[in-house]
Amino acid sequence: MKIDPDNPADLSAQIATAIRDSIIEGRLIVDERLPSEAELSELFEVSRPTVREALKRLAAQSLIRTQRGATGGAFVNRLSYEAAQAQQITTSTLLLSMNAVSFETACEARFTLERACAPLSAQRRTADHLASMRAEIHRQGQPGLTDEAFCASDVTFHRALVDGSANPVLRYQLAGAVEAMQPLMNMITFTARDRARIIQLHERIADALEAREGPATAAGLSALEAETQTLARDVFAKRAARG
Amino acid sequence: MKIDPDNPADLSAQIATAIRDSIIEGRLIVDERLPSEAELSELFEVSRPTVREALKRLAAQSLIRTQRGATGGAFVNRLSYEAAQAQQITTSTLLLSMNAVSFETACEARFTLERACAPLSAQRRTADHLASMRAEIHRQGQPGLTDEAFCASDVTFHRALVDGSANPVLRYQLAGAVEAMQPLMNMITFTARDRARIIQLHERIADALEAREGPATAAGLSALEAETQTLARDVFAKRAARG
DNA sequence: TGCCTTTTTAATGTCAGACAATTAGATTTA
DNA sequence: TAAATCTAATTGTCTGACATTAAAAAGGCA
Repeated sequence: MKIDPDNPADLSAQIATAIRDSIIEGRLIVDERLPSEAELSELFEVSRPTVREALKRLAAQSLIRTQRGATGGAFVNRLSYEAAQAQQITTSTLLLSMNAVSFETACEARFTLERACAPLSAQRRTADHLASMRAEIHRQGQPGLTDEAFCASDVTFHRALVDGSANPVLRYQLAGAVEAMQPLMNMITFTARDRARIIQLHERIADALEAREGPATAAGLSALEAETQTLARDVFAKRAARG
Repeated sequence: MKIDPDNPADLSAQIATAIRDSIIEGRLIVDERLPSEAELSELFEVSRPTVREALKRLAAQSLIRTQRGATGGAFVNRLSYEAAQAQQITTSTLLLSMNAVSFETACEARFTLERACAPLSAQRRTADHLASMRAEIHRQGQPGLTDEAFCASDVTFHRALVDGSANPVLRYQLAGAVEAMQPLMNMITFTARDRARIIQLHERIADALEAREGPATAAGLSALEAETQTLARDVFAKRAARG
């Protein structure tokens, strides 16, 4: 493997980088066992706690997993779609919540990406996808639903739409865009009339998908985007007016 | 903050999760200083090395930064677009390289997402974006260019297209899709004729953007996708035939 | 007083050595 | 042969110490 220049900073970060590079460049392959912590500390000429800090950094990125016991150790992880998606969602959520991204920008990005799925989903969606969407639409119409539950159902609806594209890479990429909007959506209070309009648009989208009409699906999404943007503008304007 | 049940596994992971949740849910805000390692070890009733492992996990996700010195400590990081993008690219690259994702699937996802940018880019692209794209097209035509350099230029071209949409969230989301394809593209050898066809399509896309025609841009991307898929199929078929 | 230098101090970074917990494999025993 | 036990390797955690860093406090001097 690699060595470390002794001069600058953060040995554990350097070691983590060296190992990460080995994984990315294929010198360490999936399920291969790394040397034990004791061996690594000899190899890099640092103490075991330092090596451990480096390994924890890699574990935080799901690059390795560790097992205890006689044949244990650190193993190169196969990055699963689930793990990648979870990371993607966390990163996107934090990015949106900590960077004062305008609702408008985030919303535009989300719907732009979803529209991209429309043709594929119209072509490939199964009956299951459609059933999920219809079920969520029904839930959204039930009285007594909290705003948060309404938003959560909205996310599920849109994830079903994305899943319909039957492309796992696309699905992974869009998970962040769809999920990260939820905290922003939760800042909005939906009147009964607002919900009715949204549900109507959801039905329009589901109908288009049922008919396997990509352009109509995209048009429905555009209408929903316009509706959402108007809603958000009103809410924020009122809030600003009240002080 | 939170506490840990003593039973299960990996104290440092539990502590990292507790702190991460505090950040995500807003109990810790940007630039706020966390308690010192000594204080955290008292708070969670663990030793300092364990606390440190937890902090390194968070640092690996750019959630915190640490400073040495008298007023030093761990501070909640503002997740920048750059940092988020870098993570996104690393994750996407690993996902594609370790999961035997078919070229076809990855390519479809990438072009689907890029087509989504087409209308926005056609509307908002500046002269700078167009100039970057023209410059890359010119570079791609130069003789003696290695396949790797050709692919790198291709990535730059497409990033300029995405940047033209002038939506930082979209840009961040697509960085992974565009960059992560590069290792897969590098597996292809491009004949002079292949390159000529790709350059021609790049010109078609740039022309469409110059004329601010969204649909034409999308059509150009679709043609490029078809070309790329055909190329890859041929290369892999030949490789399979040779054994 | 006001500015420069030195000292103090609080924090992270690193180390060494130890013990606990876990688990696979080897050994022993019924 | 099969079950129970022992052994060894490895990660997880703790204690205590020292090194390094950087800001604030203290001191000295014009």
